[in-house]
Amino acid sequence: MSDVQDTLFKTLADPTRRALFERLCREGEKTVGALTARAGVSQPVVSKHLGILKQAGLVRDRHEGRQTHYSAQLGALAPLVDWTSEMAGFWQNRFNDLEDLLKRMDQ
Amino acid sequence: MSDVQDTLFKTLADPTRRALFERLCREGEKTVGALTARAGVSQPVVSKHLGILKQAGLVRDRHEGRQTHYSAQLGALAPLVDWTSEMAGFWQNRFNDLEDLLKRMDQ
DNA sequence: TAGATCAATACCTATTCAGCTATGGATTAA
DNA sequence: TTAATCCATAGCTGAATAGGTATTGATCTA
Repeated sequence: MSDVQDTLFKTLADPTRRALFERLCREGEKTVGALTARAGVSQPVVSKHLGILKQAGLVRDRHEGRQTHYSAQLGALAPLVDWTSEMAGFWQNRFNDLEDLLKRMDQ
Repeated sequence: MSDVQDTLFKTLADPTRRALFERLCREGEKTVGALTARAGVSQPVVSKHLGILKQAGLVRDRHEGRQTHYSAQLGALAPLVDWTSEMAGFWQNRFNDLEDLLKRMDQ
């Protein structure tokens, strides 16, 4: 139900948007122009995706004259890591429960 | 560019579908009927989502008489964990590079 | 065998959204 | 000041898809 994870998954589900985020992670801060150059889509599309990434907390922007620099905010991925850990945890618990059951049955 | 991650993100981006997967992680194997009872959507919709989850490798099905049992396949989350680790790795490397730079500047 | 139940498929509809072009606002350069 | 550049916004269109109902196939039960 957590809206945070919903936003993260939805935001990262788009390949173009995920590619932009990946580039910012790999190469660090970039201007919209630099990102557009290799994005394969038009500048307005890049701006729109960056806006969505920003709303999700995955990037931050810094204005410098007429250009805007974007950079990745890796901390925003935490809820995603938490979610996968939680799922793995449930799995593990059920496995432990099964082990306990088998142990009791063994006695 | 990896198509695997694309499939995973897209599959888990839908709240209804993610909720189904979460329930299978929490509560273990369930029939379609049991899942439908609390899914908030119709049975055909549940079946469709389960089909998509299956195609993504996130669940497996087991037929028993006229009912189908679904269970979570947690291993399928691995590429997602890998991806986040990779992003965190790039971040870390850039941080190290910065440290190195500052160190060199300091001399 | 006839009826009932379970799950999947077919088909349709409405909504969402990624992409485009055109444009505006703001800054820099000539 | 005028022209050019950078980015964001507005408006539009087409494609993808989540949801519904109707139906079929398969299995169990009376």
